[in-house]
Amino acid sequence: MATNCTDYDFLQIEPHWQKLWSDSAAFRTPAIDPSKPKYYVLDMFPYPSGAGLHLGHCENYAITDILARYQRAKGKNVLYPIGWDAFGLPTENYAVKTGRHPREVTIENVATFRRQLKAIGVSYDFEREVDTTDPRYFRWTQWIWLQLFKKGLAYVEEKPVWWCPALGTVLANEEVIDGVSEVGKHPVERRPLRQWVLRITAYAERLLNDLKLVDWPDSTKRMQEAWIGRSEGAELLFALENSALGDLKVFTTRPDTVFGVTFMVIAPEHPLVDALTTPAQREAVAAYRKQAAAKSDLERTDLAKGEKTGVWTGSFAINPANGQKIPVWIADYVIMGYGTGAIMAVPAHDERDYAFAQKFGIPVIQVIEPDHAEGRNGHGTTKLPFVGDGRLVHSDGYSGLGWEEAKKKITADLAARGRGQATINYKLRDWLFSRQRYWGEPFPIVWVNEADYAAATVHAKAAGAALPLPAAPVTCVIEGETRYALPVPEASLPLTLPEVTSYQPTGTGESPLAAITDWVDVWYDAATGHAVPAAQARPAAHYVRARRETNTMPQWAGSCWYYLRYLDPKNDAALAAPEALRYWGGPDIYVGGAEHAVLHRLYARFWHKVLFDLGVVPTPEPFTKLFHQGIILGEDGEKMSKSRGNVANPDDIIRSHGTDTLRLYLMFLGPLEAMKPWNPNGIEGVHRFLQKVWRECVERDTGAPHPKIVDDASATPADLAKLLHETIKKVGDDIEGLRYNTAISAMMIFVNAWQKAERIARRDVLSFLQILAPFAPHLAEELWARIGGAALAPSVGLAAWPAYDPAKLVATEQKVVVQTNGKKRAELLLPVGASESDALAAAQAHPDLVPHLAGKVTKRIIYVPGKILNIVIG
RNA sequence: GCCCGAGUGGCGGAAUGGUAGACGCUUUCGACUUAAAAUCGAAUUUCCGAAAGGGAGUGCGGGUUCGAGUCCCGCCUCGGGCACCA
Repeated sequence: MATNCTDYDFLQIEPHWQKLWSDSAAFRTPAIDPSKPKYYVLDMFPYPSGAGLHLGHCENYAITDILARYQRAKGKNVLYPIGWDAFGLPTENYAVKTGRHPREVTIENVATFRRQLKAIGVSYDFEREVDTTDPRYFRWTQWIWLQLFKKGLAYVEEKPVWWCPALGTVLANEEVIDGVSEVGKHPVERRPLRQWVLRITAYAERLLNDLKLVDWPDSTKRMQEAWIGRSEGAELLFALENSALGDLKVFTTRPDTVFGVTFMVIAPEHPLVDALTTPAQREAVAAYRKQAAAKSDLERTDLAKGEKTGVWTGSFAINPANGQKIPVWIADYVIMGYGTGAIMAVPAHDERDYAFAQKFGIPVIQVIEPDHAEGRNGHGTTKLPFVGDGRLVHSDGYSGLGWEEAKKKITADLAARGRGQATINYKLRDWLFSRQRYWGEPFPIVWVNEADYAAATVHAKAAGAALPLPAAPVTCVIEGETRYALPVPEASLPLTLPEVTSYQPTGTGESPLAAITDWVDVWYDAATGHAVPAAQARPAAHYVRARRETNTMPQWAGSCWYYLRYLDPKNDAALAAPEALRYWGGPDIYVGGAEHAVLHRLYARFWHKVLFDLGVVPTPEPFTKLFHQGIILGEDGEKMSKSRGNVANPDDIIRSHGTDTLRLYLMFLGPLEAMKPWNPNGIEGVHRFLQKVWRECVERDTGAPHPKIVDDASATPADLAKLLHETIKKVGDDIEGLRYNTAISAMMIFVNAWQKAERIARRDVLSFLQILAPFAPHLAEELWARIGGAALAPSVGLAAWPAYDPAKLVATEQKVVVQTNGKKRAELLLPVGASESDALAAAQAHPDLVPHLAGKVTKRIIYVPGKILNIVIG
C-alpha cells in the first residue's frame, strides 16, 4: 500500500498514510478489556480560535502522539482523545464584531483545527471528540453544577467584581492582569453585581493535602500550595469600648505577640465601620472610604510598596490579654476578603504595622526578644520591626517563654476565657462562577418568589420529578423582591441557549440573554422544566411565574471535567458509564502548558472531588501525573505574537519539509519542558536525517528496497547490531522519561553507522523503523511497507515494540580513562572485568603515561572498572 | 520583597560525582561534478606550538572530594509564580 514515489516525497507520502489511517479508523480506541493494561494520554484540549494551530499546539500534540503510538506498540489499550474547549470570549467577541452566530464560528474553527491536526499526523481517536458547546456535552456540565447546587456548594452574592467598560462585561480576577483586562488590555473598575459563587473553600484542606497523592512537577505543587495559602493561627475577640457593639474578631498567626498590640485595623469595607465611627471622625472616614474604593488593584499593589494610609474611627477596643484600651483604625492594607477583615496590629513585630505606626505616631512595644545576634543592633538593642523567632518579654505571665510555646499557651488561655480559638485560614477564595455573557452554559435554575418556590416543589414532588434541591434554598434579591433559585429537573437537561440576534453586551452588566424577554420571563412547570413566554396565557395552574438566570457559566466549567467525558463521550444516560470510569480511570499522563498550573487544575480537582464524594468517580484525584511542555519562543527569543511578527506557521513547514520533519524537529530542539527559541535553520538537520533513512532503505531511481538490505539475519555487522540494541533500549527509556531529544540523537547515531555498513539484515531495518515510527510515523509506515514489514504486521504501528537483547549489549572490552591527579592522560582498552593490578600494569606501560609517572611517588590508586583509573602521585 | 527554575562553544543543546561539548546547526577545507545543488570525507571551545604535545575552560567567589557542569556555602544575571494574606 506504499506510494510509488522514488525519492522522499513527503507531500505525497504524508497525505497518503493520513487518508489510510483515517479510512481504516486505525486509531479507534479499543474496547474495554480488563485483561489488558490501559494507557490514557490526555492533552490540554484546545480553544478553537480562528487563528488555527500554532507551533505550541504542535509541540504539545507531538509529545503525546509519540507516547500514544509507543504505548500501543507496547501492547497497551490506549485512549488518546481530543476535543474542543469552545465556549468563551474570543468567539463571542468575533460574533459581536461580525454579527455571525458564535456556533457557526465555532463549527468553522473546529473544522480548521481538525483538518490541521490530521495534517500533523496525530493519532487521535476523532470518533471521541467532545465539544463543550454541544448540548449533549454541556447537559452534563449543567448536571454536575446541579449536584454542586444540591450540596450547598453554589450560592449567590452581590460581589464587587471587576467590571470592564470597554468589553462591557465582568471579568474574573484571573482575567485582570496588572489592573487591565487580560483580553484587550482595557482598564477595569470595581462594581457590585449579583454573581454565582462556588464554595471551593470548603475543599481547601483536601485540595492541599491530596497534592501528596499526585506526581506533578514540584513547582506546580508549590504554586497550588501557595494559592491555597494555608496558615495556622488564632481568632481573638477584642471587646469594643462601646459594649453595645460587641466584639471585634481578628485573625492572627502571632497570638504570642498579643501584649504588643498598640492599635487595631479594620478594612474599609468592614461591616462595623459605620458603627465604630464617632461623629467627630465621620467626615474623615467617609473621605477615606471613598478614596480606598476608587483605587484599582494596580494602584493598591503599587502603594503596597510605598506609604501606608488610614484613618482613625474614633473608637477603642480592649486587649483581652491585658485590658489595655487601644484605638481602632481603618486602613486599606487590611483586606476584607481574608481572615476576618480586621487585625490586631503589633508594630514591633510586623513590618506593615510598623510602617503604619511610624506614619501615624502610634507607640511601638517590643514583646519578643531575639535569641540570636542577627536581630540586634550594634549596641545590643533589638532592630525593630523584628519578625524572627525569640522569647517573650513584657508579657505578664508569659515572659521568658519561647514564641512557639507562647502561641499555644496564650491561645489556649484566651480560649478558656471565651476570648478566642485556634483556627486555620486560607488565602483561597470562593470561586466567582458567573459571566455576563451569551456564549456559555446557561445555569439550570429559574428564579421564583417564595410562595411559588413552595408550590413548585410540592407540585414537582407530586408529579414524581426529583428536583436537586439544596437543604437551604438559595435566594437573592431582584428588583426589591426576594427570589428563590429553583433547579430544573435533571431529566429536562440540557437547558440550551436561546437564539439571539445581537451578541452585543447590554452594557448594564447583564448578559445579552437578559434582553430576550420571551426566554427570560416565563410560565414555568417545575416538574418538567417546560416553559412558555410570560406574555402568553398561563398554560395551567401548576405553571409559576419564573425568571431565568441570565448569567452564564465561565469557560472553566466545560474544561473542568472533559477528561471524564472522553471515557464515554456518547452516553446520554450518564456523564460516563461506571465500567468506563473504572477501566480507564484518570489519565496516565496529562500534558499541557504551565499557564494552567493553578486555576484550571485546581478547579478540575475541586469538581472531581465533589464527584468522588457523590460516588460518581472512583478516584480522589483526576490527574495523577502532569507534564508541562515549554513554550516555543520566536526566533528573536521573545514570545511569538502577531504584533512582533515572529510567528512561525506550522502549515508552511509542513509544505516545505513535511510534518514528520516538523514533529521530529520540535522534539529535537531541546528538553521538552524547557522554554526554547524556534530556529528555522536547524530544521534542515532533521530533514536530512529522514532523507538519509530513506536513502538507506530505498534504491535511487527504482524505488525498490535498497540492495544492502538482505534476509540473512546475521548480515548485520556485530558492532552495528550491538548499536541497534543499545538504540532500541535508549529510545524506549527516553520515550518513557520524556527525553525525546536524546532519543532522536541516538537514532541519528545509529543511522550514521548503518550508512557505513555494507549489509544489514531486513529484520534489523524493520526494528529501526519501529522505533522511528512514533516520531516520524508517515515515513516509517511507508518504508515498513516497502521493506516487507507486512510479513510481520500490516502497519508499523501494529507491530510489537522490538525487544532489545541484553546479551547484545554486553561488551568484551571496555575503555578505561587513565588520569594522574584527576587529569586525563591516556585511554586503555581493557577486557571487561580487568582487575586493578591489570589496569595499573597496563597504564604504567602506556607510553603517554611514562613521562608523567617518572620519578613520582604513587600515593593512591582509584579504580572504577570500565570507567576510570586515577593515579594520585606526589 | 517572598517562593521556584535556569546560566555549558558562533547557535540549539549532551553529559548515573568519573574522557566536558554527544547529536544537530553554522562556518571552512577536500572528494564527486563542465559547474552548481545534493551527497560523501575532514576540521570547527580557547591559548601556546610548525608539529608532537601542553595549559586554561561549564555566570562569579569560596568549599567538600582522588576527581565537581553535577554536591555544599555566599553572590550576580535571566526566566516563571506570588505579592499589604495579618
